[in-house]
Amino acid sequence: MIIRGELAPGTKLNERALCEQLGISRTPLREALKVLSTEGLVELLPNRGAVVATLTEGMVREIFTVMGALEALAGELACRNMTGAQFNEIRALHYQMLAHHARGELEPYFRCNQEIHLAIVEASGNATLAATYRSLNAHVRRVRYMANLSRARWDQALAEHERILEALGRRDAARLQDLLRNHLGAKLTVVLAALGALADNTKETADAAYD
Amino acid sequence: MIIRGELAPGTKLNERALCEQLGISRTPLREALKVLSTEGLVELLPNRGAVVATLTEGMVREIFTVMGALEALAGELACRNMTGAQFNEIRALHYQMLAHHARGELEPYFRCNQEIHLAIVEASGNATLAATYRSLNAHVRRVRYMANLSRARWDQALAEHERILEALGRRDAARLQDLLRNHLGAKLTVVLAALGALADNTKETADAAYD
DNA sequence: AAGCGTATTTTTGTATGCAAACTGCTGCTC
DNA sequence: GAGCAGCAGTTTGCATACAAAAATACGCTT
Repeated sequence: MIIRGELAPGTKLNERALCEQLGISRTPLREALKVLSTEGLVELLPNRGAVVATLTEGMVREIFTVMGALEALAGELACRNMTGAQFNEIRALHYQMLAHHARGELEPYFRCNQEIHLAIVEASGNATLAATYRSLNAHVRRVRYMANLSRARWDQALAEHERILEALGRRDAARLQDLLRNHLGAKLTVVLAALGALADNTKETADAAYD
Repeated sequence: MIIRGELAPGTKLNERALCEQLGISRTPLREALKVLSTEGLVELLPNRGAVVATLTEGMVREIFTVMGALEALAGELACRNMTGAQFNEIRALHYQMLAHHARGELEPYFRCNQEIHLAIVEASGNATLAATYRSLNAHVRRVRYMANLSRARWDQALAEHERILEALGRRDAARLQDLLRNHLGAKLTVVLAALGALADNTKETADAAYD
């Protein structure tokens, strides 16, 4: 619910209310909240309950910086360890993504895009790396999805993916690292813009509440 | 208890027994186990309880690979963002470590060593990076401590730290990354040796049990 | 005697209940 | 009129109790 944006950042989570909504009792809910807090999706204030973690611009920058290093490493390892089947699957996902782009289907495109990045990370053959990447990704997925990118940026992102796939196919680790880093950097710009717009929006609604 | 080695890998964790030992009830214990499982220190088998996660050689290699990338990134960022006070603290820790080495105090040396690496990572100014590093470190800390290094390796490790401190002082990011990577690689070798010895030991005791 | 099915026991998963802590409100004091 | 103390209501934290699942032990069959 947090990732899907149904729970706005900063929302205070009432245990009893959530229990009713989910149809479970407080014990498993509390266990889940503890887990979410270690994953950074909620903040647990002692004796004061849980709130949905807020994503500041600084934190998004931090997370992308770490994810950049992890993707670069994954790219390098994937060039060494990737099986033919894994590469084929990545290529298949790529073409599927192209189809979604051609049809202008934004949400399926995002999902495909995510799967490609995850597939590259998994192709590294390093499960720890994949798990770490996935955990960080969970933090920013919610802003990623709301990134309403322009047509120009969308086309550019696809061009980047084209080059990424090519470097991956040639097992060109150095180039792949470069491409992945630049791609993620561009993504950061888009996400930060979306985050800024979101902040303005909530500010507006907050302002409106005072009218 | 897991990190301190009091609970051997593979040990099945009986909830009721642990509750008595810790003087708490099952609810908070279970919440803790859930958290530990997301951190990878215990494995949670549905309807079959928790076991202390085992550390195979492959997993240690994986973790060190990721930690290497994170330390390299941290070094680069630290060169850019580190404050004078932070560098002074790292230098102070370094000299303290030298003292422990001179006196042959192994355990305080390890602690100091850990603190230096953590301090470098924190000096990056990236809290996400620090948290991620810390989480991975928790996995291997237990084998790190049991690494009974030789005098020769110990001396060499100190020489490496000397060069790391120097590069950090000169804010030489490229060199620092190299040094950190090599340092961690050497550490991996030592840790794997310790892990192998441990595996042999447990195998021995297991064999002995059959006599 | 070995293997399988069933019954018992143990263990996990969830729900509920109670005590401590916090929130916010009323009323009192200055 | 402002500010603080105390109290009611709510919410969290923990302990316990019960139900479902797994492990174990036993007896039965072959």
